[in-house]
Amino acid sequence: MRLTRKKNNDLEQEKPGRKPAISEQELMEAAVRLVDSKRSVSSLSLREIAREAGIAPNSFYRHFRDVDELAVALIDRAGRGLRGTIREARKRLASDRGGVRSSVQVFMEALDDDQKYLKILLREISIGSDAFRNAVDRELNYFEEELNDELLRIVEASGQKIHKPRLVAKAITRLVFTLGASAANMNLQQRSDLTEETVAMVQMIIIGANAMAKRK
Amino acid sequence: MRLTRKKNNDLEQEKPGRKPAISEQELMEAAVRLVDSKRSVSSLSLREIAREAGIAPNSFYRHFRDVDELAVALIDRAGRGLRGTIREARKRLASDRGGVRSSVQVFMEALDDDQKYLKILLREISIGSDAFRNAVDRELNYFEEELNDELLRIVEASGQKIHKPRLVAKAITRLVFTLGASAANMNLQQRSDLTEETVAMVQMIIIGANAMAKRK
DNA sequence: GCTTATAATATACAAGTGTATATACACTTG
DNA sequence: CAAGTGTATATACACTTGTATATTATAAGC
Repeated sequence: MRLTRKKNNDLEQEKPGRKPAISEQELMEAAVRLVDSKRSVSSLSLREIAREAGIAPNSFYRHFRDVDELAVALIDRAGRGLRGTIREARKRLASDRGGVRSSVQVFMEALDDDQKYLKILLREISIGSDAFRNAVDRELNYFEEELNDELLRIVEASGQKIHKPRLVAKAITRLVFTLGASAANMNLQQRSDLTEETVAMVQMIIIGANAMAKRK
Repeated sequence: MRLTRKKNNDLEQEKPGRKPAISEQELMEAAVRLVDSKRSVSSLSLREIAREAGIAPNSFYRHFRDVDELAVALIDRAGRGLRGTIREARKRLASDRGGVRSSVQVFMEALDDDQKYLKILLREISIGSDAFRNAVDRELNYFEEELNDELLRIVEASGQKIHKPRLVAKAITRLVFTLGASAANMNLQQRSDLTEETVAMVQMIIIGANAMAKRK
């Protein structure tokens, strides 16, 4: 198999054989289209997804070993989107005033964009195959670590102290993800209320960790 | 249908017709036996459950309309067990020292007893039918309210103040349930570590809410 | 234009599903 | 004991599922 660089500067394959009628991308999108409030990714059947994508059932195998593998790909995709969100949230967190609110808002808004991917990640945290749960865990840990870094940075810069920053990061992460998941089927007003609640909760944790550091 | 009091003092029904070969209880237990780390209640088929319970598939209908209805019954059952746990946790929370740790411990220990019911509740918070999610929500709210009452009681008794106790209760509830869910597949050591982490997080929230109350 | 590699499809099958219908069973009541 | 009634089962049907096998379609290389 030879690789050549085409005029559009994309790396394309020059190999014999019929071209794929569909990409993994499109197959994943077909699966996403089938997911709603009552159906989880792991409950989709291979044939359903193939039908939605407009291909023969067996063609599915050309792209993924089974539905679980597709589900993991979906989570990875969600993770990539999430990283952009995290980067933005970090920036805002570092800003002097209202950093927490602004960061939480970025996260909640990402639920609307990102084509359902993030919603799926949040919703299926606890179910699915081992591979699936591991994929979700990876993203959670990534989030947690980024938050931890940022907390350390802020603390150092401001000369303040903080008690067990690692735990603070974990508590905030779990809380924000859990509340985010419950926001999936909310209207605008409810979601905005939830955002305010989340902000207050995060502040409690941070202030608490601060007070505990001073205390001892 | 007439009701008579039998010699054993149990209220029994005296009605014509064959006696049920199995109770709803037993059917639920059969379903629980089939649930493990890779299989959720909602993924069980009616026939599987009937097979495990040793009855004909159609007999299932005499007890539940469908698997979803059985799942809701399971959650209600888990809720009943949970209430005992909450009562015990409240007692410990009210005790003068180490109340938080002791309460969290009660909760985590309940995960072992209670015949998987609580685990099932925790694990399937986000999935299943609407009826199922509503059932889980009921229990979460109950937990939250109990915690709120207890917080108010403690605050009043100690003369301290607390910022937005309702939010504190919600934050703690979500956090404890989320972390509890992730404890489902842990060994003893890991779970004990997690318990300590949870305790520290809950303390952060409470101390934070305290500090915020003083501040303004 | 022939070969070769790859992808997509068609057909088929065994296994499993929910449930409709009919029948057998066990129990109370008269 | 016969009638009535609630329960359990047996059989059957139409449907879906995952996937094995064989075939066809399309592209690139020589």
